[in-house]
Amino acid sequence: MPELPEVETIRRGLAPAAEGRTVRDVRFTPEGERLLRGVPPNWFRERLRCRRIEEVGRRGKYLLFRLDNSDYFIAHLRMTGRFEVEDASAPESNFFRAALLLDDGRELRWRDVRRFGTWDVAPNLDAIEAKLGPEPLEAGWTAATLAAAVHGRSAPIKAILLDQRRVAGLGNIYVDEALHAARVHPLRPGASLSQAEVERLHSAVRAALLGGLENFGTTLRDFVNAYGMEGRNRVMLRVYGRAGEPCLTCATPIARIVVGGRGTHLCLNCQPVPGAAAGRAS
DNA sequence: CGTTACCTGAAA
DNA sequence: TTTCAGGTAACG
Repeated sequence: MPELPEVETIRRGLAPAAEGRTVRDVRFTPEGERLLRGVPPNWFRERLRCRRIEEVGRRGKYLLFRLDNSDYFIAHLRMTGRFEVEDASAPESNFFRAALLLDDGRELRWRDVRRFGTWDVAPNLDAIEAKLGPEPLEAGWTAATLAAAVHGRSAPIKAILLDQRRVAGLGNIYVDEALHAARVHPLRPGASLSQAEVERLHSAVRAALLGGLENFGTTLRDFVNAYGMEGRNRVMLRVYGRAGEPCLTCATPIARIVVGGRGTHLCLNCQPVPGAAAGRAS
């Protein structure tokens, strides 16, 4: 479900409701305990109970709640996770799995149809940092950073962009959109991209993410923000989910292929197939 | 490096 | 009935 713009949209909604609040308790439904991946619910509960939430942050697609003892509560929504602020007296919706009870009578409620999401508590962010590359919207992520990430790689450029260790926060939608905007075929080997293509792709990735943020995320089926509101970036999508519809640039029908096991949307005219690509970095 | 599993519901 | 889903980890 959520990629960087969606997770950041949720973070922006959660922060004002959560920062400065103290966690009174944590509760789980029986299925909700699976969030913890084997960690005993009581252990987890004691790590959070009576802790004040100092700051709600984000790294890649992780939500990071810094606590007043400097521990972090770390959540990942995976495919269908939701995090919403609700009054404790509000009825629980379908697929409710767990909640943090706050000291103002509100709750941070977690819903997750497919139950892939994860919750964790850790004394620092070392484990998170170890599996994440740079933040693509920070100034440190430049065309040179991207050039280094593709250097010598035979993997498809789409797989490289989806690899969170190369760059953090991209997912299937924004990668397809960025590759189309940059006119790069998703199956192009990383090392085959020219300098100009790397520069276009770098700009396109940032533009796609910034656009998603401006529109409060992309809702295809599940995504809502911390208050249940859908994002409105879907109408901006130029390839994702548009298979068979005309390319908005050249009217060629948008194609759907599979890359790395993921549905992939592209324009075969705007994004020439690998064999026909010009430019080669050896 | 590519493929599969993890889950469940919605849509085709 | 079958296919598909915005993510990741664990396979071979």
